Amino acid sequence: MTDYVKLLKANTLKATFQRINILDIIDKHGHMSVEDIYDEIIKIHPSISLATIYKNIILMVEKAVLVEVPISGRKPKYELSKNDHIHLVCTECGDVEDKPCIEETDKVFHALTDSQHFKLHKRQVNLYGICESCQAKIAS
Amino acid sequence: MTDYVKLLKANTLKATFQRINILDIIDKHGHMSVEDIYDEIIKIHPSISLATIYKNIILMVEKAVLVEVPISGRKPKYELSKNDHIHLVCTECGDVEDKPCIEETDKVFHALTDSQHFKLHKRQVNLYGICESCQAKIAS
DNA sequence: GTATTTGCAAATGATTTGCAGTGCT
DNA sequence: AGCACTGCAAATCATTTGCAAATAC
Repeated sequence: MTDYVKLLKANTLKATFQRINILDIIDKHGHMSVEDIYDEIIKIHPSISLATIYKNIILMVEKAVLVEVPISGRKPKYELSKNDHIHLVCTECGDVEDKPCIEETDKVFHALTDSQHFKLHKRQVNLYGICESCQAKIAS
Repeated sequence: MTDYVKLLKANTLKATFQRINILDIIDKHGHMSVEDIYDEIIKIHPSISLATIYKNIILMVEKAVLVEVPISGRKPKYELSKNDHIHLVCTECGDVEDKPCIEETDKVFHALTDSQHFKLHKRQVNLYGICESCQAKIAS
């Protein structure tokens, strides 16, 4: 388990119960919307306010502790900052799965932007399809 | 100029003045948010309602005439359906530029999903950085 | 002529804000 | 102790809905 207290302090954020739990829950589930987070955290901390979750997500995205994953036709989800990867997004259930990039991915992106006068910061790849479990449900 | 009337009718949508103009404006500008579209179209058709724009965008996305482009930290933009390409997104001004995929892009994505039991439908690549014109503004 | 679409105004839903009290360091 | 953070309630903003009148075909 990651040390969320250190992670927060390293980013000049106080290590509150609320923040630690937001991070923990996102980490356990991978990718969550604001409401998903609220629904989970309220089980542990029934008096937490939705506003607190919004405020903290905004802060933690600014500090790059979290990353926003925008998704076609849905509310954005949030994940912990981690190594480059792509997202497999299920258009049926909305679930997002991470997949590591292969070495070639990097080359391709650089090939695409180096020609351009474009200072590349961040890449975001979403591949939309139907996940195994939804395929099974549809078939049945 | 594309024939928007045909495009709409081919998708069982009536060719109204409002729809034709929404398509025309998106085509001219490339990528637009709902509000961007409204601000432009109101110049031509001052009595148009925002609700009409919302209703039509939803319909035209369903019919795949338009594509939603979700963008980190901003409202989504809409573009006309077109050949596969990637988006260069400026984190300063929010502008989106299209860039055609190179042949290798395709190979890489298939390499990434073929292993998976994942039925790939659509891909979405956003590369975030600072566009030439914003770099110039920052430098000065 | 009929079904669809529009524009309005109201309803809903999501996110943000201000502030008094609380908790981290 | 002091500043940052929380929770609440209210405010704001974005999007959706219902319906009567207008329009496309």
